[in-house]
Amino acid sequence: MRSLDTTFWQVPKASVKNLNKHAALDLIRFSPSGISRIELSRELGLTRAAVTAIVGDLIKAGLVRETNGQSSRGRRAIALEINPQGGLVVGVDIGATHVTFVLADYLAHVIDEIEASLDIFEGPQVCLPFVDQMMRSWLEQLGVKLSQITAIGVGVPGPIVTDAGMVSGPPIMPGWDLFPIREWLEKAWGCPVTLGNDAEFGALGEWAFGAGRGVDNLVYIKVGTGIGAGLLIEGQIYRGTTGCAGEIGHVTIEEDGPLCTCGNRGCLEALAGGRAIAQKAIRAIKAGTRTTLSERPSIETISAMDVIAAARKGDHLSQKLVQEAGYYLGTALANLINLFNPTRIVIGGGVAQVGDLLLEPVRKVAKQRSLKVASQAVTITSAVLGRRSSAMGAVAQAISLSLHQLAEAS
Amino acid sequence: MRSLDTTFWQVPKASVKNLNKHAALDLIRFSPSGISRIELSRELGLTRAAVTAIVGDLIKAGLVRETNGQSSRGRRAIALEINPQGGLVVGVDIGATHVTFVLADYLAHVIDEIEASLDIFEGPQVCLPFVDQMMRSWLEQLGVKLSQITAIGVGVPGPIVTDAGMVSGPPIMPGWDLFPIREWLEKAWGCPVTLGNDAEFGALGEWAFGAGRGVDNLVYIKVGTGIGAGLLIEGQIYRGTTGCAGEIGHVTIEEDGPLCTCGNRGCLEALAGGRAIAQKAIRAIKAGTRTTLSERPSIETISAMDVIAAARKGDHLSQKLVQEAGYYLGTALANLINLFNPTRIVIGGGVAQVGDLLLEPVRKVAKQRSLKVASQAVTITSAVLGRRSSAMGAVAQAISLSLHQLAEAS
DNA sequence: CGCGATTGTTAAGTTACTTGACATTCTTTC
DNA sequence: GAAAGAATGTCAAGTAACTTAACAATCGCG
Repeated sequence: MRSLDTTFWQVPKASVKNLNKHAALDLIRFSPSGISRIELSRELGLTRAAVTAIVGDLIKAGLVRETNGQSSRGRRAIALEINPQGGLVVGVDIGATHVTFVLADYLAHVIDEIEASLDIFEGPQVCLPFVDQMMRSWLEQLGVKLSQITAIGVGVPGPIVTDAGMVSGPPIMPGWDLFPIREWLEKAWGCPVTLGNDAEFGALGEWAFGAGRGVDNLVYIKVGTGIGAGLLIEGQIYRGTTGCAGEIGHVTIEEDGPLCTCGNRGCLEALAGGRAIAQKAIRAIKAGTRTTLSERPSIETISAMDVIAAARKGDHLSQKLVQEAGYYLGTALANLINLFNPTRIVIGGGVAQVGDLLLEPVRKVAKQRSLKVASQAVTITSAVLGRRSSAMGAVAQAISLSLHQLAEAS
Repeated sequence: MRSLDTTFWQVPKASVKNLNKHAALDLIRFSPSGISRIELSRELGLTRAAVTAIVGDLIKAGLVRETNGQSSRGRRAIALEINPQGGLVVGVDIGATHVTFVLADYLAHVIDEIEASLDIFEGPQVCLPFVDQMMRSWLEQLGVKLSQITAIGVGVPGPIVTDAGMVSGPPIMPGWDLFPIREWLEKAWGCPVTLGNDAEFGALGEWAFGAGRGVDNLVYIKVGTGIGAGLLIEGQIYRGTTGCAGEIGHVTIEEDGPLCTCGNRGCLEALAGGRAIAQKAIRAIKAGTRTTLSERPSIETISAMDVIAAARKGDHLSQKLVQEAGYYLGTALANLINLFNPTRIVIGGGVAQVGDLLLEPVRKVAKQRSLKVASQAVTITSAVLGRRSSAMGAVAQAISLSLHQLAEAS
C-alpha cells in the first residue's frame, strides 16, 4: 500500500510525442562527462531498445555524438555528448551600465567574449542599435557570420513578459516599458532570440555550469547596482504571474529607511545595492571619516567597485560598508529562505566579488533569522562564473532553444 | 520565426504512458459544470477519436459518467463528470487546537462533517488514537464502513517530508518530529493516507473549490493561532527542499520585536497571530483600557476568537488590534508579492473571519510596499470555504489519489 | 581460451495515438 | 416538414513510439 502523494497531472505544453527525445537530449546536455545509453534508459525509465532508437535519431540529426566511455566489468559503455559542431550561439547580458557578449558552441564552450559600457537609461532606440552594431563588428572580427548563429539569448534587468518578448514596468529601465525588444532583435539578427531577466539567466547559468549544478531549488542573487533574484525550480525558471518574481531588491527591510528609486522607503536595494554602498562611502568621506578612498581625485565619482577594491586591500571604512550590506542582505535572505526553502543560494554580481567579506555576515544573519529546518537545508555560496553568470545563462537558454527546435524537426 | 522560449523538458515522474488519461481525468474533475469530449480534445491537443477511446476507458472503469450537455448549433454535446458513486473519501484537518473531519464523494460533495477540540501539544501517541477513535465512531454513526473509504487526506500544521509521510522540525508540534504519521494512520485505517501541511491543503482547497479556482499562482494564508502560507504553482503544491516553503509566520517584521515561539524576535506570528492578538488584548485590559472584553468572567482566558467577536460587534480596542494585525500581515505580504508574484492571495483561518476589518489594512499596506507590476497583478480576498479550506484541500488530495490510482489500473 | 557480466542492437508485437470516413443529433431554412 | 448545414461522437485502418525477447559485441578474469 504505497501512497502516491502526487498532486495533479499537468497537461504538457509541448507535444507529448517527442517528450522522451527532449528529455534524453537534456540528460545528455547536463552530464558533464557524457552519459551512456544504459544510464539514459535508467533515468528515463525506458528500455535499452527504446533509447537506442531515440539516440539514433539524435545522432542522425547531428545533435549528438559518441565519445570514449568508461570501462567497467563488461562491455565498455559508449559515452554520448552534444555535438559541438552543430552550430554556434551567443549570450548577451545587458546590465544597467555594461553589456557582455559570449560566443559559445553547443557544448557551451566559450569561444570568445567581450564587454562594453552602455547606459540603459538611454532607452531601447539608442541601446539596441548599439548592441546590434557591437555584435556585428565583434563577429566580423572573429570571422564568424551571423548566419552561423542558430540562437541568441539576451538578458535584461527587468521583469519579462515571455510571450511578448518585452519588459513590463521595469524599475530601472525607463523608456523600455513594453518596447518589443525580442521582435526588434530577431528582425536585426535574423535568428531566434530568447529574452530573459538577468537574474533569471544568472540562476540558469550557475545551475547549468556553475555553483548550483543540477540543484533542485536554486536562488541566484545578483548584487550589482541594484539587487535582483532569479528563482529556479527543478531547472525551470519561475517568473510568477507578470514576470517579476524574485524582485528581492524592493523588499522592505527598514520601515523608515532611505528612499529607493522605486518610490518606497527602506528597500534592500537602497540599503545594500551598489549605488547605496557608493553613496554611503561618499557621505562618510564628506563627514571626515579616514579612508584610503579619499586619496582619489574626485570623491563624487567613487563607485561601488572602488569601495569593493578598497575593502579587499584592507580599507576599514570600505570593509565596514560591505559588511553592513551583508547584514541587510542576510536579513532579506532569511525571509526568502523561510518562504522559498531553497537548496542553494548563489550570490553573484559585481559587489559579490569581494567574496567572504560579504558572505560571512550574510550567512550568519540568514541562518540566525530563519527557521532551523529551512536554514539547515540551504548552502549560501558565491557565483563560480563570476561576472559571466548571466551571459552563460543566456547561452544555456539559446542552446536549449536551438537543440530542441532541431530535435523537434528530426 | 516563432520563438519557443521554453526552458528545459522534464523527465516526467509518473509513467508517460497514461499521461493523457490522467490529464483528461483532471480536466473533467475541475470543470464544475461538466466538459464534453470535444472540449477535452481541444484542451489536450488530441483528436476526437483519441478522446473517445480515453473517455471510454474511464467510463468502463466507473470513474466518469455522462450527463446532460449544453445545446449549441449542431448535435448536443454530452457532458462528462466524475462518477460520484465510485467511492468515498475523508479529509482531516488537524490544527493546533481543533480537528475537523469532512466526508465527501468523488465529486467533492460534502456528505457530513464534524469538529472536535484537540491539543496538538499532547503528541502523536495521544492525538492519533484520539483521531482514529473519532473517525470510527463518526463513520459508524453515519452508517459508513471504513472499507468504503478509498483514501484519506490528513493536514497537519508542520513542514512535511512527503516521501516519508512525517513532519520534520515543526515549530508548533513538539513530539511529532519524525513520527511516522502516515504509516500509523494507514495501518489503523487500512487505506491510503496522504499527509499534507494544513496551509498547503488550504491553498489546494481554495484552488479546487473556492476563491482561487484554477488560478495560476495561488498563495493561501492561514491566520489562526499561528500564521502559515501554502503556495500553489499551476495547481502543484510547492513544498521547497525540506517541505517548509511558505513559512511566512516566521518572517522577521520588527528587528527587536516580541519574542516568538521559534526563538527569534519580531516574527510575523508573534505580532499578528491569534495568540499575539489575544495576549495584546489581555495586556491592554490589565493596563486599564476600556473595552467590552473586560466584562468577561476571566480575563486570562480571553482568546483570539473572543477578540474577533468583539471587533465585529464594534468594540474599539478589538478593532484596533485586528487592524494592527492587518498592518503587519500586509507588510509581510508585500515582501511575498515581490518575491513570488502571485495571481491571487486568499486569506483564511480563524482570525480571517472578521473579513474586511482585517483585509482593508492588509490590502492597503501590501499594495503600498510592493512593486507596482506585482501589486497590480494580485487580488487579495478572503477564503470562500471558511474554516473548511484545509479539510477540503485534504478531500481534493484524497480524491486525486483515488481517481488516479484507479485510472492507472484500468 | 572460455565464461560471466554488461552494453548495445534487432525484429516482432503492443499501445496510444492520427487520419479520414461515417453516423448521430441538433438548429436553421426553404 | 423535409432538406441543408453544423457540430459532436464513433469506427476502421494506419503509424509512431514504445516493450519484449532474443541475439551480438566487448570487456575482465580465471
